[in-house]
Amino acid sequence: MRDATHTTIEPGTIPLPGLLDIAAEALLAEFREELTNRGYADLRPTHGCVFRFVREDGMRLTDLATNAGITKQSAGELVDDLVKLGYVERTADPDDRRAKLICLTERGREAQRVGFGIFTELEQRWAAHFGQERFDQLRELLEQIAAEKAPAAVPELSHAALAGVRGE
Amino acid sequence: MRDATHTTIEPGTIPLPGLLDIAAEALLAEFREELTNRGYADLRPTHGCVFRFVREDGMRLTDLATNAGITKQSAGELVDDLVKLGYVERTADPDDRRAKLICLTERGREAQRVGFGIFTELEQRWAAHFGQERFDQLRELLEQIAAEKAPAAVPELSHAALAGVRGE
DNA sequence: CTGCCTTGTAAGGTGACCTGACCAGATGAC
DNA sequence: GTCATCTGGTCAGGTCACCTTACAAGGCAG
Repeated sequence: MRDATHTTIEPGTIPLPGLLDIAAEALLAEFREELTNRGYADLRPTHGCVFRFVREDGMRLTDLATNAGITKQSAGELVDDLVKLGYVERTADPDDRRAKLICLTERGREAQRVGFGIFTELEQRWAAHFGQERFDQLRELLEQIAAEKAPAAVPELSHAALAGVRGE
Repeated sequence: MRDATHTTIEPGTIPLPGLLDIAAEALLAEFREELTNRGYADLRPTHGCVFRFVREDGMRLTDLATNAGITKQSAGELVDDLVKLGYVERTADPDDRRAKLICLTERGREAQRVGFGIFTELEQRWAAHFGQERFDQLRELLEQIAAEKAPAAVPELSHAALAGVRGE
C-alpha cells in the first residue's frame, strides 16, 4: 500500500500539520455540538480562552491576555462579548483603580464546568473508540511536543513564569 | 502526578484540541522557516492547498476548490496571488471555453518539490527526536481519525468521489 | 510633584475565509 | 435551431479573529 522507501511524501499522503488540523477540527466540532445541546449555543470557540484561564478570584485583562497569548485588545473584545452574554462581569479591582477584575458569573461558572466536562467525556469516548492505550500515547506525545515547542502555552510553566521569571 | 480518577479535566491539563493546535502550529512554523531559508519567503501557508492539490496536467478552479474544501472565490484569490508571484499560470481549457486550467510554472513545480521534501524531512527529524515508533503510531492514529471523521479530506477517498461518486 | 510605567480602550487594518449576484459559455429539451 | 437551464469563473461586499498605533486615566519612584 504505502511505500516507505521514497524520500518524498507520495501524493496521497496528507502532511502532518494537515492531519493534526483535521483531528483538532473534528474534536472541536463535536465539542461545539455538545455545548449547543446543553444550552450554550451563544458561546463561540474563541471564548474558550477566557474560560480556560480566568481564575476563581478574578483576573485582570492584561494577565488574561498574557496567559492566552493574545493582545489585551483582543482579550478585551472577548470579555466584552461574554459580558453582553452574561457569562462574566468586570468588577473594580480594590488594589488599583485603573484595573478591573474579570470574574465569572454564576452562569459563567456553570458553563466552565460543563465545558471542561465535555472535553473529558469526549476524550473518554475517543479513547474507547480508537483504543485507550493508543489514545493515551497520543496525548503523551502531544504533551511532550507542547512542552518542548511551545512552553509558554503549558500552564505549569506559564504559571511559574507569572510568578516572577517571565523569561523572554 | 496525574490523577485519572477525576471525572473532570484538572486545571493544568490542556484540552486535546489545544494540544493538537500547538503541535500543528509548531510544525508549520518549522516548515515555513525552512521554506524561507530555501528562497520561498513569498509563499503564505494558505497557498499550500494549491500546491497540494493541483495536478500535473492542470486543473480547473472549481475542482481545486472542491478538493481543498473551500469556495471557488477563495481558491480564485489564492490562484491570483500565485499567478502574480509566478508560481502558477492559467491556460485556456481546450474542452471548455469558460474554463481555465491552472498549471504550475517551472518555479511552481520546484516549489512543490521543495515543499513536499521539507515535510518529509521534518517528519523524519521529529520522528528521530521523539522516537520513531511513537511518531509512527501518532501518524497512524491521526490517519485513522481523519479517515473516519473527515473522509472528504482524505485524497484516496476524495479522488474516488471525483471519479463519479460525488456522494453528498 | 513630575516624569515615566502600567491598565485598559478606541480606531483602524489584515488575512483567510464566507455569501449573493452575475456573466459567458455549454448542454439538454423541444 | 433556439431557448431554458446548468456550470465555470469573477465581482462586490461581509465576517471573524486576530493585529498595530495611539492615547487617557491612574499608579509609583525619584
